[in-house]
Amino acid sequence: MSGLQLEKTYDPKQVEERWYQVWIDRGYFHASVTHPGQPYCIVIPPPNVTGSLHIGHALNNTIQDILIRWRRMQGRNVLWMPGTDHAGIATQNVVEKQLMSEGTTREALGREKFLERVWEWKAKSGDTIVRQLQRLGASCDWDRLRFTMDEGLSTAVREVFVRLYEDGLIYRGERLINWCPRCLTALSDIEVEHEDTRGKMYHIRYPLADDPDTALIVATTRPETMLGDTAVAVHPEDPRYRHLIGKTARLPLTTRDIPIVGDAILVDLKFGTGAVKITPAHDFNDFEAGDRHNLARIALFDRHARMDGFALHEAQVDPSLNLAGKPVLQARSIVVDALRARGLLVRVEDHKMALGKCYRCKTVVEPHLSPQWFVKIRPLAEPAVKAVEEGRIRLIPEAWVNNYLGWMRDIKDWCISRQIWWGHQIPAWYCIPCGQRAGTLIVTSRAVGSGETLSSAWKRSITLTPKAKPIVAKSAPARCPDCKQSNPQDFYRDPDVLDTWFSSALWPFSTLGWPEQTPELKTFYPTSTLVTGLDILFFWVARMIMMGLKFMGDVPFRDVYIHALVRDAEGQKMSKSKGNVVDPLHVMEQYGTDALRFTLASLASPGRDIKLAEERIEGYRNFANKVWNAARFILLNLEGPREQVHPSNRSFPDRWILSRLNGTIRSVNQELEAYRFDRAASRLYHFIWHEYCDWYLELIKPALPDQNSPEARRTRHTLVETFEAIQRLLHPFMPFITEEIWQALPHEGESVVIQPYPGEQPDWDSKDAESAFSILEQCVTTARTARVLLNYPPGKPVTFFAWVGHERNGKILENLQGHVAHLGRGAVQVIPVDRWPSSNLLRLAAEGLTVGMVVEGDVDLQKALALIGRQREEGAAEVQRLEAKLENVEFASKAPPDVVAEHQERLKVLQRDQAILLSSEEQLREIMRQRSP
RNA sequence: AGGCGGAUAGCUCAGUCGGGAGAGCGCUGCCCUUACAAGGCAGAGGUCACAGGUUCAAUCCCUGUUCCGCCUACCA
Repeated sequence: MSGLQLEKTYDPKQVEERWYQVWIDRGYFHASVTHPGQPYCIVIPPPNVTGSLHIGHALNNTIQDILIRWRRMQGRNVLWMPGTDHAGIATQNVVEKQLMSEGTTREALGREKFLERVWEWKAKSGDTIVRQLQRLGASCDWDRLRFTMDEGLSTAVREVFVRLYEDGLIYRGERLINWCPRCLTALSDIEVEHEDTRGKMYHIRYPLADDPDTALIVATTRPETMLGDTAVAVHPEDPRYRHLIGKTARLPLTTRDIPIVGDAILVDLKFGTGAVKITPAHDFNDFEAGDRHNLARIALFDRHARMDGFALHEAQVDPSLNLAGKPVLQARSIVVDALRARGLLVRVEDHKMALGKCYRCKTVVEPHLSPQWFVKIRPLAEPAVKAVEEGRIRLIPEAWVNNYLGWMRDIKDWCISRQIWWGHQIPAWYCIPCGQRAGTLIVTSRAVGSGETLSSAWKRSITLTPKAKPIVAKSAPARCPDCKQSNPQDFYRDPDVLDTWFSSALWPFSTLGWPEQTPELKTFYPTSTLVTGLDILFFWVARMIMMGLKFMGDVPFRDVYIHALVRDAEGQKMSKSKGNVVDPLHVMEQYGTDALRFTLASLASPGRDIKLAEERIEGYRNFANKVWNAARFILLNLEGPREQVHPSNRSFPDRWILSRLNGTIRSVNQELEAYRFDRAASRLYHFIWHEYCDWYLELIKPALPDQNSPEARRTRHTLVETFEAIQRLLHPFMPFITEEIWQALPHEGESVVIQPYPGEQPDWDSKDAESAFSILEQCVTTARTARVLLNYPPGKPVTFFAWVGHERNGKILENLQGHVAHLGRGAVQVIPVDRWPSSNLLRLAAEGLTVGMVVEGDVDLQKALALIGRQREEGAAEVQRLEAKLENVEFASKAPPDVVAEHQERLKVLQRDQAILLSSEEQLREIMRQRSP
């Protein structure tokens, strides 16, 4: 390809779009159930349908794509199932914001019209995220793109709901739940984020009803809820208070007397004042305590978390306080002021506490009493605990297992109903006549504008009480099982929708066609790996495991790879408000997709959050460029015949690089098996840059100019063989540049995407070549170092000689002479000798810089050190010999004394490393004397 | 409050067999050597958080301490 030969720097833009389109057009990403390979399936964590790609998506999907491309190249039958999530609250909030800017609300629009608007918005922006994933190179099977609210998945949702209900695992009831007063919906426990806040602790006097001079002191952080107290608890064994149990206290600011009860669970003897107020409608612990003592629940707030006038009246609150309609914080200060004015506020102290906030809009959540739908979770959680305990599901890194098990064992029922409109509406209906008869369903009617048909001229407004009896079915019931009425108008569908995570929990099988028994389901379930962030381990992963086991009778996936959170360079969580968001699209634009992918892979070490610094991305952009230029070099030198030779006839550089490549292939495959993307990436980086480019390409340069020499023909063959393999090896990490280069290289097949991934080649390993290389490297590096340290001019010839401990090393060095001379720059003479002393050396050294060194290429350093450690105590004579052996590099120089003096400091450093630079012939002789046996 | 993880070069981090302290980026010096200055070569820089212990030998294993992060639960 001519672009390769012309451009000095790699330009990702023109490459990326072109190849992605080709891959799509040729259907490389499409999975087929008839493919002969062993199935390998990943289901994507579905991004919000109206969202856009953030850096966490980029990491998550890069990792998945690396696994998918790698397995595809290994010949597995690969399916990467893509899809998007309807993201109930999040999406509804976005559309509501749009409405607000138009000066209207969803209530004004009505449910049906509002949903139309959301669908419109989904149609408009729904493919943004898909396009962005494609830009990232994600090789999903886009033909199978699913959406959590498409028809098939909705069927699955209804099926699951009905079956769980029939099994008694879904129930409706009035419980205290977390309520977001802004989103106006219930939230599940894990949808509440806790944030440390500085608050106040108020100590309040509750006088006894029959003895106003005696009072219990209760402490609370939420004095406004005291108006809903229905008891005060003390510990039954508390000598201070136990005699008060059974008496009553006068609830301040009201005309109500409340009982004093004994409760050992709620009251901690060692904490606080010893008396605790019980407010069952506004606190989770108090709710349970209220059940234990059969206490009434007084809910003070409406759904906007404002004081409800009717409730205040019921609670017999002093009307002069004017609390009706006041929001929480205002109500609090009114109550506190009133208490203070009446001398009932004992003291106020600072107190730090964790405030619960809505994970979508960060509004402070309010415990709220309301009828909701729940999943009875324990029967589902038990098998899910077992699956992980028994290793049928592996969490990687393993450290999360305890976290998972701990959470699952202590799991609470899952509140699945949401009072929003966007989502899967709960498949439950109520028979209006039955409900009215039983008083569990309240109907109010009001006239609507004229001009409408008679039947719709009255708009019914229906309120469901906690006791309302649902008819749960996959579709609207034809007749009521109780009263047998069959008028569709008389069935009222539960207006709530399901928690978004309910449909996500079914994702691994619903996307494969369940409840139909599709071939896809048979082929790809259980899926192979799930790649996900830690933040949704409980939201999503745990629930998929429960639902998969329940409805498929098998785990939904074998491995769960849990990756870290991406933070900014300072380790701060990225957020729009902080302005520290790294936009992956911007990064791809500036540095190229491959650079971003490689960066993320390199930083993905387990158990540690990723701090993303822009310099890192730049570094890997440079890496892409390095690969690009290596390709240019190779293509420029490919003219002429290529010849494959028997392994034993390969040149030294060829044998060496094949051996190193083989080691890299082995380790990259191993690291990918172990989900160590960071180590696979760094191994590739090091091999390609510092072995292949820095040494191999330099080593072979002299062999190329004479186009028809056997040496050139063999070298060209190895050049293509190795570089082509490198493209395949690197492809899962950097799909675009590798395809562009691979296409330009001599190759068979139509795309690197579907080429086999490199595997080990036993006959490429060469221990000899590797140890010869270490001698070569030692010589060349020593020569270069000496030159730099002595400011020896770059062009001027260097003479150096080597003392080799073994004859074999001498031979090796002799064979490497040409390479050493070439890489040492300038005219270099290599004179291997196997005996000290030799006066010839000194004559050779008469001109210019002379570097001497001891070469011990075959000393197994680690072994030697181990030996020294073991024997030092015993004072073995061998130790000294070994220590001497370790001094494997030395310098000798005939540099003028003034030069040496000038560099005294540096020389000391050299000596520390067991290298000695000599300034005179006498010193050289001295060393020789010491060294000779 | 409990649980988990982390502390190694200026920065970001590897170091999975207990024996060599490493990489990238940044920094310094020399080099535009015909693939690449987004480059090449060389170099400086570390009490492996602290204190004990086990061992011939500890960044690594054990105990404790300090600091940081996360998760879960919150005591009114």
